Amino acid sequence: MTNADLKLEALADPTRRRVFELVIDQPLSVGALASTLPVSRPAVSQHLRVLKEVGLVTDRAEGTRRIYAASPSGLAELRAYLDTFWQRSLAAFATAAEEQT
Amino acid sequence: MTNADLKLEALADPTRRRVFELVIDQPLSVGALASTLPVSRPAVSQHLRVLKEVGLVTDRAEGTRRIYAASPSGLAELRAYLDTFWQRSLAAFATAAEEQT
DNA sequence: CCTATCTGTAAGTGATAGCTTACGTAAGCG
DNA sequence: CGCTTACGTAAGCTATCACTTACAGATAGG
Repeated sequence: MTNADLKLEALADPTRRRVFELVIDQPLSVGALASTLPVSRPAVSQHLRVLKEVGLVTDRAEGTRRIYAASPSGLAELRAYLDTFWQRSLAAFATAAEEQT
Repeated sequence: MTNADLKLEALADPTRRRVFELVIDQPLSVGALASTLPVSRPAVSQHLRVLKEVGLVTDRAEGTRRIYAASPSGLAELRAYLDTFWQRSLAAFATAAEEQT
């Protein structure tokens, strides 16, 4: 149960995934995110908390508002995690091909 | 809402992810999977149905039992999906670097 | 200061999802 | 043919989770 597991589970929710996609392209405030989404502002705030806990986003204060941005390193961990699946899949496939002959 | 979304959501559940990991290394029957996991056999069967629906596993009949195997192509789709996130993340980072100067 | 803006948190609610037990079905074996 | 093995499905229960409204805290501005 690595930390990448939590990242994957965090991106499972559709609206939370949309939040993440939005902050990928450009850092945004909570209110700006909420105005684009079909949910209330507290809901967005809760999603951002989850994304921050698993290390997919970072936040900085800017006056009264908080700017959230995607974390490339966090996303890299998830990518690496899925790559282990991919490599194992290829290894099993190669083994099966040998036994076939 | 592509099909890769469903793959990601399918792997969000811990036990379903364990099922998938098991069939990655080697094709297994439902009973063999259930004996290794802390859940009942019907539970495993339901997980396999979801994994099959989203295209992460394939199944073949072998006598009375069904053998499930991971689908490399299905996993490739999920990888490609995450790569779009990754590339967008890099693009945004490059843009921010330019504006910085 | 006083107010307005922006945000996080608490509490409560409705729906979804994973699990179990019970049942029905198809394929091998004596 | 019974009988066993292996599996899928239906029904029901429980817990989790995403959402809402209401409230509290912090910062800028007149």
